[in-house]
Amino acid sequence: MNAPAPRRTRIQQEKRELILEAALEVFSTHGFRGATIDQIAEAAGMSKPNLLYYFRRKEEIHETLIQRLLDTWLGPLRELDDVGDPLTELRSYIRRKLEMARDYPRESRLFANEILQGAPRIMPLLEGELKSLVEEKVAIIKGWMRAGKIVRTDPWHLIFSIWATTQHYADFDVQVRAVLGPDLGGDGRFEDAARFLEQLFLDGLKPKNIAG
Amino acid sequence: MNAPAPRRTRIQQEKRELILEAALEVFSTHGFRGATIDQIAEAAGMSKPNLLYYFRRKEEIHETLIQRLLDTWLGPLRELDDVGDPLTELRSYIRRKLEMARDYPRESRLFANEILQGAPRIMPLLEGELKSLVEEKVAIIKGWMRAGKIVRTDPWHLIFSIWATTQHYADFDVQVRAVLGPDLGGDGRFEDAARFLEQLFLDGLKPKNIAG
DNA sequence: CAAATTTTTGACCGGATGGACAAACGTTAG
DNA sequence: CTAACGTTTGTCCATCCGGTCAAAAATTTG
Repeated sequence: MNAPAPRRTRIQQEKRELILEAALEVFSTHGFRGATIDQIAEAAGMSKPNLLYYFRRKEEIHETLIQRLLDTWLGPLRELDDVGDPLTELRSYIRRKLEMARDYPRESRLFANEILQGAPRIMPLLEGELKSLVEEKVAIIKGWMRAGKIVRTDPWHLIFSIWATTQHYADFDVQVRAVLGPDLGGDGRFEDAARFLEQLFLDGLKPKNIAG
Repeated sequence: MNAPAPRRTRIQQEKRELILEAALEVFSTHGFRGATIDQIAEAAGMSKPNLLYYFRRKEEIHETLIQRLLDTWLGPLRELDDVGDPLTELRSYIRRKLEMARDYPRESRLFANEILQGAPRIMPLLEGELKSLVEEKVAIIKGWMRAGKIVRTDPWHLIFSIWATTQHYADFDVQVRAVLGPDLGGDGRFEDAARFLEQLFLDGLKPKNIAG
């Protein structure tokens, strides 16, 4: 079904990476429509026709970025499994998500942009791969609840709230920094957030028959 | 400093409302750059030059929308005060925010779009009005913590997480619905979310020396 | 080195888009 | 009724933007 594995020269590899890096920067701040090929080309240090030699259409760049993004994006959730202690599993999931918001904010914003506009390009993926992945994890979480290892609550909305709170620090970064001001909004803000989220979720999820 | 109060005919009032309503729809789904005057004009049932008779520039429409939005948007936070019971106050704040996500998702997305793109048009407001409003409320929350009425935690990130979790249901609505599927993702999803968030925040915030 | 291949560029095209403008049309007040 | 004012529209323009193309420049291959 896929295109035959395209043979690529060294230059093609490098230039394509350069373009994708530049495009990530531009798309994530201006959205798909807001970004222009010229902008991306300039950010990548090449001319527009040159860029179009490596990617024939603007959409092709965007598609490639989105596909890559989703692979890494769902990594942390995939790793959530039921072998370890539930609270430890959830803690490290929250950590990893927050680290991704810190280390890959552009990817997060690219994704947010896509969803905000109705997910026109990735709807099938949301309804397919993502949905079934979440269902799988929901089953695990439900198991923990049945076993009394975490408090009973809605597993779907638990996952949503973890997504929301962690991605907030990437997507709404300017707002977070503006509100916190120069000192609180410095590099330490992610550690503060990590501490807070851990307290919020883990204390909230601890089974009530066990003293805090 | 402001423009002298513009006198407006009845028709101007009505048509301007019509345009703003249409523009909210278009801007919130396509972003500022992605939206075209033609689209807005068509959605408002008038010709492009006609629309430009009421708003001279595309930016003027957007600005007006953003200004209106912010007034109502910060309403719930403004109402948070320290006269009532802390947990009740927080509960109703979360409720109100979630209701706004449900009833005004386009406004939420418009705001999200703006922030995602670096808040170019509202940066001063974030650093001014919003920042000081949050500081005021943080002081209230800190008072509650000192009085032992809620558990000690980071008040700034508490506010951020309430924003994040509630707005998520507006901004990421397509994703939420796609993941939940037709039955869980139906009209009941906001009630499920409300129940979950209440449990998450209020149980998590309850002082620990009082049995759950 | 020379031929073959890949990469880069300048010039160009067509359509979309924000906006201007004057003329036509409608409304209202005297 | 008519003059003044408010509203609507068709037409037009300049710019931007995605994308093409042929030819020049650079690189690889034999």
